[in-house]
Amino acid sequence: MRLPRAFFARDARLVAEELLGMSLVRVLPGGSRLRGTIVETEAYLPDDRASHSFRGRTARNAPMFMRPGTAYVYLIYGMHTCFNISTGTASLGAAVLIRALAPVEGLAIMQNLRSLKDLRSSELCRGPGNLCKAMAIGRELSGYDMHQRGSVIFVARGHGLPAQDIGASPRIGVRGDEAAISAPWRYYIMGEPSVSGRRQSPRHRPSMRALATHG
DNA sequence: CGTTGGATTGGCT
DNA sequence: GCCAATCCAACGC
Repeated sequence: MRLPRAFFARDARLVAEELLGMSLVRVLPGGSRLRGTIVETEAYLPDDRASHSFRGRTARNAPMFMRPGTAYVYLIYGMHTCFNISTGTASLGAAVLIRALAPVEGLAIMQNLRSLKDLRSSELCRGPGNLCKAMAIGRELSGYDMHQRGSVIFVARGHGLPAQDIGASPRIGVRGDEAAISAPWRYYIMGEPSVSGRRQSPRHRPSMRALATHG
């Protein structure tokens, strides 16, 4: 069932990690439901040079400063949108970016929303921009309180995850100072095919000959 | 008011 | 690996 607002009223890093395995639900205007398991997140904190909130509240990032559980959706590179959920105390300026989902419900609709091409299910919500497209999340939802009655987008409880299934790394695509770039505030479920990030270029296992030669 | 560059993606070399 | 696409908020003047 829907997570309580208190879940989001905590440190963004804790929220980001605990969101793994939870379920993001989107109710479309026609009533259709889309659902996916959250498999990759990133935390953005106050005093974090990679965060939109770093230079204070503006018209765009205002949802980051609203009560926990507020959606913050913004346009990136003029063509994609990213979906975040505000966390911590209101006015703090923190949020968790949802980077990828493992699709669970409404796959055919997601497929239509993504493109005419036939995508594998693990590709439907892989990456923050793709996820927004597949889940019909646009900027009109920025500032939306996910805990309001009849909310059309919310997070539902999932099953817990063994700690050894959770990976952490620096955040993807961030610029700024060394601290922001190296902070390991990206969390993901290890081995999940929907997790984003450039795939490692094909690497060949050492040949049997190499193993025999070099031990 | 003009400029700049981005929490990305997919296609091509 | 490299790079263009395409919009607009943020910021400087």
